[in-house]
Amino acid sequence: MTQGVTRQRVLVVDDDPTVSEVVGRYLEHAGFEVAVVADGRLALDTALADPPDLVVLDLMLPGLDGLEVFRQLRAHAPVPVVMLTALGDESDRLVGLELGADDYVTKPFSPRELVLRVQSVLRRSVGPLAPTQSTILRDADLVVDVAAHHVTRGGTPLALTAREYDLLVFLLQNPRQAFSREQLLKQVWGWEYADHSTVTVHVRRLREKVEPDPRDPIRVVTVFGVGYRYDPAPVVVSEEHA
Amino acid sequence: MTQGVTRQRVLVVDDDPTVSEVVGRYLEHAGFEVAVVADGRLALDTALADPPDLVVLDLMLPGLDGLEVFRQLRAHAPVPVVMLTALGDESDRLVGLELGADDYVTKPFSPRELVLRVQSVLRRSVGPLAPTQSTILRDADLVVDVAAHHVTRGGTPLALTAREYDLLVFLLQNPRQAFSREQLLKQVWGWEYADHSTVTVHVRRLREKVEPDPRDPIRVVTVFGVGYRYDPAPVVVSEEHA
DNA sequence: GAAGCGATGACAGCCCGGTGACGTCCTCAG
DNA sequence: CTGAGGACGTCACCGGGCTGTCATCGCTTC
Repeated sequence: MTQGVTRQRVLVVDDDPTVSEVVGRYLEHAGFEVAVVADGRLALDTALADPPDLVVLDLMLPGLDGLEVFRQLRAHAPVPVVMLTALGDESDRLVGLELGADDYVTKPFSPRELVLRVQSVLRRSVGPLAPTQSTILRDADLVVDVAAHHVTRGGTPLALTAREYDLLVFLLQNPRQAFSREQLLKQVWGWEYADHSTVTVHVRRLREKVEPDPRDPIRVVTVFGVGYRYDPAPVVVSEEHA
Repeated sequence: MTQGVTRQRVLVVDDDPTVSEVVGRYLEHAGFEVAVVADGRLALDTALADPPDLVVLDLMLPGLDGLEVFRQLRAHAPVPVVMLTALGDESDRLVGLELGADDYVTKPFSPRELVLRVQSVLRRSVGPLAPTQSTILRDADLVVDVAAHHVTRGGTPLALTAREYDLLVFLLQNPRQAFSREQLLKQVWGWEYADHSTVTVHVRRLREKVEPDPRDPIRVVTVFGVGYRYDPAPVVVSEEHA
């Protein structure tokens, strides 16, 4: 299906020709480039010489033990592994998972299921560090992960209370705009009329955690006679350091 | 029970009135709109005339064979199917999975388990959060084998109850995201409205088994004023030992 | 320099989450 | 069929931190 880009390569390690033939056919049909080896030693050589994108590994191998193959494989390359185990062989399976196998299939298995597992593992390993990036607000060293409700400054977590967090997020989402206390009460607190000092105090507490120097705020700035405004750090043009 | 969104609809196909009545009751209690038919032909007509969100299909049917019903169903609409199979009937099960069934439950089964499977399949297929349906979830020394319903921590098995397990799996599938108690009740319990303390207590019990120090949780973290969040262990950037 | 506005420190009420315990339902063994 | 054990949901209670308010002080602005 996805031509143009090089197809993903799968190494199948199994000594039973019947199994490897069927599995290979299914995987190829699913668009993978498949190599098959029947021996543990050979599997290691092949995989280390030119690491595939994923290894399907039978744990019951002649000669070199499947678990040992797995161990050495992982010691040299972080290649995803799907194990094939006998139905009753719980111990091997557990050891494999503990060692970091990504999935397993018990024999007898349906080839289709194996393909699904392989695809699932590959899909997963592509971007574990790429969650939803749209939920991140950022200003200089200040990072707000909206989905996680988590704030860090210079990498270290900030313990903001719920209100402080709401206030910060609102201001970050509307930078460079001055808001009156009434507006903030309305937008952040959802109140129609209330004591203005509430806002004042919360701004102070927020500053204590967010400002480099709370006595001289540069982010949450006071607009005298009006209210408050968030000033993002100026974008540094990297060339001009003369 | 009057929510803005229409409830999800499940069609139960089983010729045994005892089974369908119990199953129907449980599903309704879980917030589904349930229709029951006892006959394969009728099931097809009903499902094709007005496709439900999911079909619970007994493979042992009088008249039209369950597998045949499944085949024709899938030929016309991509509706998720959970199969009911006899315990020993491995061949049917395999064929069903081969054809693309989403899950199966073997008789005799607990209605509760069936409901969980149904919710799981629906969550997987249409859920706002599309969890990667991997069978292995992992965070540091914590390994969850979803297929086997088996959890280990540092290699030793953990005795989690069903709810604890569901909760853990959901959180693991959606790490770094804060969920309110309402959301968790909806996603994990399948309830629309219920006592929030239910979540609180289950979180506590889960922590006792999953946290290194339950008094100071580092995995299932409380987000004050919001809810809970799963924090995976920080990814250790392995040094490229070239 | 005066007036007004914002910053500060302190405090009391209260909301929220944690805890222990209990009753019910389900499951399973005998 | 029955009794024991466990899982689950609910509740009352507690402790702590969050929150809103106020009086006072300091600073901005004209």
